[in-house]
Amino acid sequence: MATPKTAAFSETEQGLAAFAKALSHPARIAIMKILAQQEACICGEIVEILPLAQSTVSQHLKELKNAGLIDGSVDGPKSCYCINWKAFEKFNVDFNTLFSTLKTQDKNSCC
Amino acid sequence: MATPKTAAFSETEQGLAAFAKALSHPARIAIMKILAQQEACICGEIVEILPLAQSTVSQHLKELKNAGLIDGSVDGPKSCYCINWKAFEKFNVDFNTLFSTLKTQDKNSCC
DNA sequence: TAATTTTATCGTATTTGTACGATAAATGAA
DNA sequence: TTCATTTATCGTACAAATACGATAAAATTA
Repeated sequence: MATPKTAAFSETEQGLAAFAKALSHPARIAIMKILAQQEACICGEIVEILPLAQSTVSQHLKELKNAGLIDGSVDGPKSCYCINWKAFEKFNVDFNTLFSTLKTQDKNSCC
Repeated sequence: MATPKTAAFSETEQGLAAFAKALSHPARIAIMKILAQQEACICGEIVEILPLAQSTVSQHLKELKNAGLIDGSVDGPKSCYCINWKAFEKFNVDFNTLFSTLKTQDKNSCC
C-alpha cells in the first residue's frame, strides 16, 4: 500500500514540507510574484497572464490559500487575492532556521 | 491532457519550484537533519531511524541527489551521503531573495 | 427580468509521487 | 570461492497532483 506516512514525522517537518509543497510548482511561484506586483489581485488578471486554463489557476489559488500563504476576498462577482505576509514570513523564518541549525550542527565527517 | 506546463515558466521559477519540491516531503527534511547530525551518513543508519522501508529511503535519497541538495559516495558495500552545502545555501539565498523582492514590490492595495 | 460576467467546483484523463517487497549488483568476510 | 552484507533498481499498487472543459453559483449590467 502506498499510504502516506506523513503522521510519522514531527510537526516541524510536516509544516516545512507542507510549505515547500505549496511552492513546489512554478505556476504557484509565478502567482505569488503577480500578487506582489499587481495593483489589484483579481483572479481573472492572473488567468490572462499565465498560460493555464481558468479552472487550473483557480485550483492553484486554492492550494496557496489552503497552505495559508494567500488570502482571498469576494469583490462582487470577482475574487481578490493577496499575499498573507505574516504566514509567508513565518515560513521564511522557519526555513532559514532549519538551514542555519543544520549548518551549525554539521560534522562534515564524510564525503 | 494533464501534460505539465513547466516549460512555460521562467528558469528562476522552475528552479525554485524544483528546490521546493525536493523538500516537500517530511521524510526528506528528516533526512537532511540526519545528514547534518550524524557522524557518518550511511544509508543503513537513515533506514534504521526513519519508519520507512529501505527501498523507500533509497528513493528519497535519489530525489535529494537529483535536486543537487546532497552528494553520495560509495564506501565499500555501503553508501555515504552528505549535504551539498553550496547548493543548499544557493537555494536558501534564492528563496530569501524571492521573499524580500516580493515584499519590496508589494503594493498592498487589496484584501 | 434577462443576459452577461466572473469564479469555484465537478468530472475526467493523465502524469507523477509514495511505498513496499523482491531482486540484482557490488563489496567484504569466512 | 562461497557466503553475508549493503544498497540500488525493478515491478507493482495505490494516492495525489496537474490540467482541461463543462457547469453551477453569484453578482453586476442591460
